[in-house]
Amino acid sequence: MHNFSFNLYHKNMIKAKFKKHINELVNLTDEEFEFMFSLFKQKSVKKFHYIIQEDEYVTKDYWIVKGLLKATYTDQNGKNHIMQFAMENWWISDYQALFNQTKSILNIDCIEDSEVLYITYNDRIKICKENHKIANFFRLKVSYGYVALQDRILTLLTTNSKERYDLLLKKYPKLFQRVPKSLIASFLGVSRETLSRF
Amino acid sequence: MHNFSFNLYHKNMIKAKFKKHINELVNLTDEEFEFMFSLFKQKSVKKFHYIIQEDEYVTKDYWIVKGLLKATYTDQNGKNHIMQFAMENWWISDYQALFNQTKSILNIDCIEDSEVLYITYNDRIKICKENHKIANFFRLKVSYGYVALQDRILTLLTTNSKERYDLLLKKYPKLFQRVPKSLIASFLGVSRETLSRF
DNA sequence: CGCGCGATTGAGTAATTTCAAATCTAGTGG
DNA sequence: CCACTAGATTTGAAATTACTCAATCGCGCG
Repeated sequence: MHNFSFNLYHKNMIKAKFKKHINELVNLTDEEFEFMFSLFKQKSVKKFHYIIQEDEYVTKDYWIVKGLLKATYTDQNGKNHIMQFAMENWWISDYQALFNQTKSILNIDCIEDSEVLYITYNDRIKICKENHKIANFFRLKVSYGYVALQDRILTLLTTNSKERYDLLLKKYPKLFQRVPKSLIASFLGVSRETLSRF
Repeated sequence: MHNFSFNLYHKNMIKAKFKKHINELVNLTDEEFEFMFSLFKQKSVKKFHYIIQEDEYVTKDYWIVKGLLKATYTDQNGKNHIMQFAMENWWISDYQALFNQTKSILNIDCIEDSEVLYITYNDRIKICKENHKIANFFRLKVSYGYVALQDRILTLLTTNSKERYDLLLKKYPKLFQRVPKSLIASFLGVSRETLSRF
């Protein structure tokens, strides 16, 4: 009983946090939000565990309540490259696989013990059809994602690795406290030895 | 009169081409297509002329009937980097600026004399609201754009410039006949001298 | 013919990688 | 509390890759 009420309390915290996140972009009524939230499920994922694995179909989009995850791509030589980090309030999935209903080329796993909410792609399509504001929310999210990727390409084209390091440090200082340097290197496209000389 | 009928003929060619393009992703009825097409305007743009300039608001999304354009970013040192090439059947704009209603950080100009169709962002929003299939068309386009950007990031992270050169040559052999090598270099993030040694 | 532009070549330099070894650090068991 | 270990980080030195600057080449066009 005690445990139950703790869980309920915890769940309400998450719900409030998620509501705040949604309302930053669109204004849902309480009913609309309840409907949206009802399609999300909650999951705890331990450090080192995967939520998406290469070569499997991707059916879910994840929102991070707490924790830190990474999406990585493994090249022909077996070397890992980080496509994305994701922490609190960020969304993560293999959108290439999710949008096209193909198999994932990425692995997504936890750098820290994490808690996530997730929605299936079918449910996401369903609520977008039913509610114009929610559709708008996801449309904006994809747009921002697009812009972030464009920005990263321009950074890769215009800067050397030291400059990229400084830019990232400036933009996400907290990340450097939470992730090993070797992962930062693999996000920036530099060897860890080079990065350690900065 | 002769001229008029030529233009009409030409316009119908374009319309048919555009219809084919749309129908590759969604099936619109004739009426729906007519409605969509009616919101597009046609424009001829000469080589070296700009359709989008840095620091100006972006209001239109362009579809290329014929020709070849490039979207470039100018860095602090005045060096140009190519964000995107776009040829027949491709869409181009500064989506960062368009989606966020901010000023453009890119310049988009013609590498060849070109013909484009364009729609204003407001009209695009309008038809997406009114027609679910058209909204779906643009949703898919953004998704594909997102995936293309992710793919480019992974290429930049995983390959050296020679490998990038070979990949691009394999993927878009025609581009190499239409574009000076120096622009290929600036797309790949390599100096033109290095590229010329491949 | 000669101009102009893009492409190539050469040589020196700078940035980055690679491989190997050394150092640091946090967690574990005695 | 200390020693030990595994993993992460740093450092060193050689090799590679790519850049820069300068000179040359090649070609189309007036």
